[in-house]
Amino acid sequence: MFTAMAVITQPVATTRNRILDVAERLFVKHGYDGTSLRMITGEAKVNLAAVNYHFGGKEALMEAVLKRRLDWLNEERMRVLDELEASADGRPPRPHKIVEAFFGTLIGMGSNRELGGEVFLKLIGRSFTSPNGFIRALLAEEYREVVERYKQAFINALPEVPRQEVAWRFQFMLGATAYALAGSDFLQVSVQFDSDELPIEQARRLWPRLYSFLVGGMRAAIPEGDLQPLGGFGLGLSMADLEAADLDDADDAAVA
Amino acid sequence: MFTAMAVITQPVATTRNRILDVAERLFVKHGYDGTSLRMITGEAKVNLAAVNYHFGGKEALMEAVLKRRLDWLNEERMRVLDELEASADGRPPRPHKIVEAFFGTLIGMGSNRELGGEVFLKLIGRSFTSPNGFIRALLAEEYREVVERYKQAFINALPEVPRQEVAWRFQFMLGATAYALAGSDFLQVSVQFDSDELPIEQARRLWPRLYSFLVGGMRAAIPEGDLQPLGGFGLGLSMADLEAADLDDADDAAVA
DNA sequence: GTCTATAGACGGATAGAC
DNA sequence: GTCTATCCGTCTATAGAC
Repeated sequence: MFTAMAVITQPVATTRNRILDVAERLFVKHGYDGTSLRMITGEAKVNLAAVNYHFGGKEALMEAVLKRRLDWLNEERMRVLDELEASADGRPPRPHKIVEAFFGTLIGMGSNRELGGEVFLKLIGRSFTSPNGFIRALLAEEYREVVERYKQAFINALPEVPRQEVAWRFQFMLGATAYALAGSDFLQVSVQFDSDELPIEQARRLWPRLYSFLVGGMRAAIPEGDLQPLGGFGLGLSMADLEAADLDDADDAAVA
Repeated sequence: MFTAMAVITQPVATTRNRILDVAERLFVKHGYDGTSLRMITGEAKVNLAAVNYHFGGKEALMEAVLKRRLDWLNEERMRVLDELEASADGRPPRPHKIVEAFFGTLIGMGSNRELGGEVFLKLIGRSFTSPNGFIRALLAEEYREVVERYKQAFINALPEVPRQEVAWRFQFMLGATAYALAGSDFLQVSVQFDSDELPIEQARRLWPRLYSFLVGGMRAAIPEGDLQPLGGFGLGLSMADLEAADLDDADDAAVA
């Protein structure tokens, strides 16, 4: 179905690459601020000064860690959408195929060590909400083109959904995905990845469920404009707000 | 419809409370690791030693910041679900009402200064994926009861959805919500909160859209078991490579 | 490219006066 | 409860030998 696959270059275990690999893992485990260069160089068995020699500093190292994966990911996403649109001769691709192209490409990386595997998935899942401005700025820049293109594809595929709503839903899809990847533990009483389970098995369990949730959300009924959260806006301040909070049913979501 | 509202106590500007307020804001802005006690006590105009006197240390301060809001939130969620179930005399409440009870209660806090407003929403949105184990452990403990109860409510409300799938979807809903609240900037080309806009106006724009997305995802078609991401599991790799896939280190998080 | 050594700033925590 | 002063560890970054 999809023919050409972007070439994956076999990495060499140079000092530079060893630093990148260890940094990626430790940035996930302890966060950017919680990881020192000494932790990285110690575990990678390279000299402390090597980070500054090869990358120029800690921030530049983080940039290199992220770009190594994101350049590949977003080029692949562009390529997959190209193929999807080419194979549909003129008609817009179906929404669930676009979801698959954008998020499936990411999840697929989780099963592949050369592409960062589940370590990278956790890193990207957490980076969007990093308190460090330079990380968010880098992601904004790296994602700008591909998000704009996919957003347009969704708009074409969902003529009945207002443009603005598509953008919101894209954001919600990204959030649901990022959190699933970032791997919060607190729900794991029920949704538990067996820690001895291979990453490929984890992806196999996650992907169909996430996919169906995203497609369901993307196709949901258009929201009413004046729906209020429980207790109203300004919770606890006015009883008048409470009266309006009780709205009724949306219809059932479509299935395909 | 909903009668009693939990009482909101007017906070006094004691040293202790000033520390909590400033710490909440700075932990959001710079993250836990990126915020020093000197930054907090400086801005709160209290002595550096006051944090250790009143809370015992930095970690204990973070715990106090989170508990101040979460105790109220999760008690309110319990109360709202009580009322919802009482008003349905015997039948399970409809799924969208449960979504409203759980997530609407949270969003409502964003419009209320006394409850932390949008600052707390950002804090909680980011805390679930904190690299600091003690923060995730605290959240797991604070959410355990209320998540268990709401999960059961969803299971009762959605007899056609297998129990296990309900847990996954709960996790996805939490993710979509947390990210929307954490306020990643990178999609803001299209989904933009005017920074001069009042928090209450931001909530008014977010909530109906998030609500409809969550309900749509919750009611989606049941996923197929063998769906594969684009490129399959093990994107671009041979089977031999896949079998070599490795496991990551044991997590240092203590989950009760 | 790799290494040692160190500069120079900042971190959390605490002892003890008031 | 509040304050000053300080301990002691860690941080990033760099100078300079090899």
